Amino acid sequence: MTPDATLSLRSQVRQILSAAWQQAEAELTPAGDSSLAISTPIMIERPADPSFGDFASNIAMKLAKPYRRAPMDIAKAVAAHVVTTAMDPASPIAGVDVAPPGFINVRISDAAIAATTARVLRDPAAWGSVTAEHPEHINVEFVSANPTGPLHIGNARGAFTGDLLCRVLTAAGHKVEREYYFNDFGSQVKNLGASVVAIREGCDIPEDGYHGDYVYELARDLPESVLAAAQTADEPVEWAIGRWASERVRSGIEASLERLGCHFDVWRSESTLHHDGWVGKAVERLRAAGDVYEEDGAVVFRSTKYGDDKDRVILRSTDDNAPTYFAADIGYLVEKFSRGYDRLVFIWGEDHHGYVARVKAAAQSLGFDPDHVQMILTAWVRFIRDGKEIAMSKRTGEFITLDELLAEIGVDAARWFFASRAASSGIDFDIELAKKQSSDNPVYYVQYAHARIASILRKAAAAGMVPPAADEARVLELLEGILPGVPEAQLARQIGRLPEVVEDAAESRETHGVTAYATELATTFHAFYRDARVIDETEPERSIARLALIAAAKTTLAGALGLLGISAPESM
RNA sequence: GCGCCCGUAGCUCAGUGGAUAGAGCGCCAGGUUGCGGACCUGGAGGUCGUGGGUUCGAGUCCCGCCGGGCGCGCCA
Repeated sequence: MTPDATLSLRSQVRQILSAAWQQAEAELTPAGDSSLAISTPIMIERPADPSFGDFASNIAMKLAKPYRRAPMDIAKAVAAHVVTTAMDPASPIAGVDVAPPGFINVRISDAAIAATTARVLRDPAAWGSVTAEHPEHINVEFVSANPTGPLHIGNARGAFTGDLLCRVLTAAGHKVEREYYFNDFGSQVKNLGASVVAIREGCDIPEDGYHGDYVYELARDLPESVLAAAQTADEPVEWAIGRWASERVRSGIEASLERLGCHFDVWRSESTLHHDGWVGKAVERLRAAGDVYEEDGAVVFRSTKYGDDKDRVILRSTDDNAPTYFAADIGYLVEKFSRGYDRLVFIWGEDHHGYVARVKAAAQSLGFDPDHVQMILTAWVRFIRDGKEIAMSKRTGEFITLDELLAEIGVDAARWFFASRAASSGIDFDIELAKKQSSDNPVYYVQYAHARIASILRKAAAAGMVPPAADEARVLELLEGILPGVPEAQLARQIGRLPEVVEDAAESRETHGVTAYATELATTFHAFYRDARVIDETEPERSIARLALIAAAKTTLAGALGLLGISAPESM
């Protein structure tokens, strides 16, 4: 069979192994026994030891038991069919062998490696983006901190985690929308307004008020006209001032996030959710599903029916049966799905983990697939200075803002820091240590590799040497001429991994594989740089070929950094 | 008490049931008459918290225990 050359090499190998297995299966299945129609996913991995080849599969060991055959026998049978495939000139496979206890090891041809590299040069903008097997329209909601004060460093992880996930999902072929949900009418907003009014009028800040410097700035910036209008309105003055202050804080948050490289497509306010009737609609749908009951004057959702620990109140017994926060969230679920998303993703701090079951329960009762409502929980970050944890409270005003943190350590370093750790991993962030080590941050190692290549390309161009990126046939010819060389082969193979890295990151919803890959690619390039001189006037053909190769490496480094929202400098 | 997350090198962290458990930083010893030394090469450093179990194979899955974090509202 001829694999689809637009797929990642790994996917092509998977197709070939899958076909080979189907042929081998007939030989291994006892006559008359058709019960063994086992659909085993073909697992393909990059072996840790490169001497085993480019890809390895453990399928023979997985199938040994159901087929009651020795793993080595199965491996040999599959390998025999793969060898047949490898005779096809269009096949990317150059060789296959079997190793105990039953690994099938596959080596990719230089021609296929060259073809992948040439594709990078022909269409650099597309390199790193893959076609999803099942493309989805995904809504990712993150940060969603209430606009009662500027973002502090505790919000950093959610912001970066969400942004990184969106970038990776987009690159993996999904359509992604980024959403921020905020409360703009609750008692917190009223308290913020009361604090601003108190400062403006020279009174003491009330018991439940806010005390940060930003509250004083709000009081100072509050226009007289807004204050006057609020004082003559029907409602208490702190409400109108609270809404004004809250919107001002919200737009400040948006500006901070944009400075971090975190853009949001949708800003959704909780009050409009109520005004537009989504909360009432959601309650009615739960009622229609027969999943609500009344107790002591409150309306309760029977979430235990769908696996929650206890049932949850959605309409209070007090305040004229006002909806709870949870009820608003259910309304939000209905509203979001009405926009046509296939999947809703929420980035939450792990302190919200108790909330997962009830929201999924609500989704199920509403008739949505609970597996299409996905929560990613980020572990807590402890910020440490001078060996002590920094306590943070928005209400008392004791906190370090996100803007202050970024001023200290830089956006690229901060992004790398969070991208290189699993969401579930607790982090101790020592600010002094981060500042001290910032020049040793691996992100600069990767950026340096990119800048170094840019420098070489500039130098070559000045000497009249420019790789013919658009001429794919010529590039292929050049690359195949140098790929027998070990440094060239290693760099080209490393370049070809990017699509797999994107697929893995999207599927696992984790980005630390991207930082690891970027570091490995930079290391491979630096080794190449040491072993293979690029610009050599006495060898123009080889120089052009090597320039083409490092140009592809540069595009790939930029692609990996772009996935992380990190700049790829031409010089540094 | 119940539930969820975590425990891997001195430090910060990777590790999708597979081959000899890795990376960065730190430490030690080296390297450039040449394209950017923010680079490269080598080394020391591990009872994978602990005790059982499942498996051809366990850092990975299951159970117990120890240690740390978080949650268990008609708050948001």
